[in-house]
Amino acid sequence: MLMGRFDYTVDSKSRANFPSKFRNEMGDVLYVTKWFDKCLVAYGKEQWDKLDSRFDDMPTVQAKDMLRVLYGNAVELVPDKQGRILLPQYLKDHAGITKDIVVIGARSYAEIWDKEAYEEHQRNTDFAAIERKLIDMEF
Amino acid sequence: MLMGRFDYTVDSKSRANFPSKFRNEMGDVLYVTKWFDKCLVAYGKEQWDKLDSRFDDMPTVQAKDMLRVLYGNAVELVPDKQGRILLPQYLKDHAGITKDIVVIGARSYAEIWDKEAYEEHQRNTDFAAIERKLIDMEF
DNA sequence: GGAAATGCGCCCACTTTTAACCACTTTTTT
DNA sequence: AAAAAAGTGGTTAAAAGTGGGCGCATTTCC
Repeated sequence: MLMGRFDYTVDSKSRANFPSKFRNEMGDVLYVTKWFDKCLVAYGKEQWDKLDSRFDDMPTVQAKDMLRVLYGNAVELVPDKQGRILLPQYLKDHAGITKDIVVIGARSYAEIWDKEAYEEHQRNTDFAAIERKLIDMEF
Repeated sequence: MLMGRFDYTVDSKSRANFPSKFRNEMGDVLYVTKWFDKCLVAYGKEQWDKLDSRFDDMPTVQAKDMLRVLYGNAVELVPDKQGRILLPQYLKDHAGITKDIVVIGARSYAEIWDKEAYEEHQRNTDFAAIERKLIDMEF
C-alpha cells in the first residue's frame, strides 16, 4: 500500500529520486505516464498489468483516445542503484516539472507532481467536498 | 475503545509520545494522516484496513481526490521502544504542531492536535449545536 | 570515415535523515 | 516502600538522499 509524501529535487543531470519505500513495494520497473490534473502516475509492474488487462476486451475504436494518452506517453523506467529515475522531457512538460517535485502514494499507484503545481492543487482542493464524499460512503 | 486526553511535547529530535493505553489497544503500527479541522487522525492496523478495503472496488478516477488527501498524506508509524512516534513535517504543518501536542481518544481512532489549536477549537465549540444534533438523532 | 561532443548508465563518496539503543527520571500500582 | 510502567533525553549505527566523476555508446560535425 503506497502512502505518504516525499519531496525531491531534479539534479543537474535531470535525475529525480523516487521513494525507496515505494520501490520496495513496486518492484524494480516503473511504468510512468501522463495522468489527470497536471501530474504523472507511476505503477509497478503488477498494477500496470492489471490496468493493462482492462483494455483486453475493450473495442479498439472506443479505446483509441485512451490508449493514445495512456500508452502513447508511457515509459518503462528502471531506477539506478541510488533509486533515481530519468523522466523524458515530454512527461516533465506535462507535469510542469522544473526543479522541485513531490511524489505521493495513492494506494496502488504513485503520483509525481511539480512541487509548485502540487501546492497550488492543494490550495484549490475543496476539502469540504471531499468530506461530504467520505460522509456519503459512510466513512 | 479509545478515550481521554493526553498532553505531550515534541522533543528536540521532533519525536512525540503516544499514549501507551492507546498503543496497547491499537497494536504496534499506527496509520496517521491529515484529518479535517486542522488535526491528524491515528488508526490502528485493524481499523485502517477496514477503511482501506472500502476503496477496493471504487473506480480510480472517482476516488483519486480522496486518495490524494487520505493516502497522499498518510504515514505508517511504528513507535520506538519508548512509545514515541516521528511525525513528518507536512503533517505537523497541517496541524500547526510546533511543541505541545494533545492526543485524544475518539472511540475507534485517536486525534492528534497542536495544544494551542486544540484549546482554540474547544473554545469555539458550539455545545448547543451538538446538543441539537444529538436531539435530531434521538440520542 | 574518423574525431569530437553529447547523453546516459554505472559507480563511488559524502551528507543528511531516520531508526535503534541505552540510561535515567518520574509517575503509578501493588 | 518497592516494583513496575510510563515518559524524557541523548548517543550511535544504518539507511536514504545528493552530487559528481568515469566510461561506453550513439550522435554530430568536419
